[in-house]
Amino acid sequence: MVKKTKDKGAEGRILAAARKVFTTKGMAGARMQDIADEAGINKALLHYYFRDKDKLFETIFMGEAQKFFPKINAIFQSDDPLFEKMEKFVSEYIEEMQENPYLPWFVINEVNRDPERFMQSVLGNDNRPKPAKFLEQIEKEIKKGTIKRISPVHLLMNLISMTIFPFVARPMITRNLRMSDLQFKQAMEQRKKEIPKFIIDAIKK
Amino acid sequence: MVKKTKDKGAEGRILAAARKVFTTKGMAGARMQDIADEAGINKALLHYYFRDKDKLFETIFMGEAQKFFPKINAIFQSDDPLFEKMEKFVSEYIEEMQENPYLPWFVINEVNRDPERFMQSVLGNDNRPKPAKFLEQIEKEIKKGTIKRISPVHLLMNLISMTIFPFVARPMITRNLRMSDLQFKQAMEQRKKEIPKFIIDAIKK
DNA sequence: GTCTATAATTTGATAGAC
DNA sequence: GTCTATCAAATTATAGAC
Repeated sequence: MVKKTKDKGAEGRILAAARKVFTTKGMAGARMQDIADEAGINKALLHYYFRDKDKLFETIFMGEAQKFFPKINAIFQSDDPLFEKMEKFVSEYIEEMQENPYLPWFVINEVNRDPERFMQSVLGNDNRPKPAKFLEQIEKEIKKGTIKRISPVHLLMNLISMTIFPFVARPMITRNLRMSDLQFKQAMEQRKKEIPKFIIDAIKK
Repeated sequence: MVKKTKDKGAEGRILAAARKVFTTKGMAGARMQDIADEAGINKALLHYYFRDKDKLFETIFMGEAQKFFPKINAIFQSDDPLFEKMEKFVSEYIEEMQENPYLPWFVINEVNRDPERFMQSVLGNDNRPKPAKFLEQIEKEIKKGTIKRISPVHLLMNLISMTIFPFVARPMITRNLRMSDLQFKQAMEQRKKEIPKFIIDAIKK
């Protein structure tokens, strides 16, 4: 894709190209030349707009992390009832990943590479997930007797795992289960309802 | 860690060092110099024993993939009852990842990078997971009326996701839930029982 | 702002002594 | 087998013309 999409200016095209390359290959695997080619410009211009590779990466990473975390928080901190909250979490999260399938892989990957920098850049800006309220809500429901006794932390892990993991391991899953891209997409669409149903069946009294 | 652990010969130390570096940084992020330092030898010797970086990587990847996949298969293809099978899967898998926490991240990562090579090197050797029998088993139980109607594929995804995902996203989870390494380890130990219980509650009639 | 040409640095790989 | 020294290739970054 060397064609210049004249819609955007050079800076915009660079950002779009850098996002594509970084999010698919990661920081270590990305090449400045790849980004320049993808944007339809030359390497020098990359350095003109963004000082060096690290600055460019930082810009992209911040943007993607913003998509990944604040969405969780808005749901966790809302005043919705527990089950409604979980439904929203699954549904909105899968929707986001249907549009940006690379998102969880990219963010998790880079966080694994350097958890420290992650804290400063993402957590510092008050975008960190705050699961406390959600965990308390689970405990309340247990005390009210509406759901079975279950460790809130494990329930949270189950919820997040079932929602995100298929997107992280997508190539492995589609290959081993012989699924086409379309079939995968449809399966993920089904999971918006399957996961909440599964959880409700597991914990509701 | 420049110290030469005289236990092994040079080749053994190289393999151990390469394993550590590749599995934590990935192929793209790994440096031959890092591996040499870790092994307490110099770069030239790496090329003496293993022609080039790619050959060395291939050796490591094959070994790790063998740990990751055949284990699943042995369980999937056994004649154990459904619930027993799921319990074994969770338990043995978590046990493996407690010892090699990097394993799922590494394998998934490299498979994502190049799904084609993955097919040849791992799937070719008859080590590919064969979930067919497991999926049929679920359908039989549904027909017998012992478990609720549920899509076998979604049940399988749920099982795998809940088991593996916490290890893939470990740094993110421990940070956001304020867990120490020990607490994480203990939580994973608990999940050997929590996950099967969760699933049984969800699908048993 | 955008380009070409080139420098500087990093990294993988080899030559040759011991 | 193992090392030091060095090369070659890849990759990031800059200089300077337009």
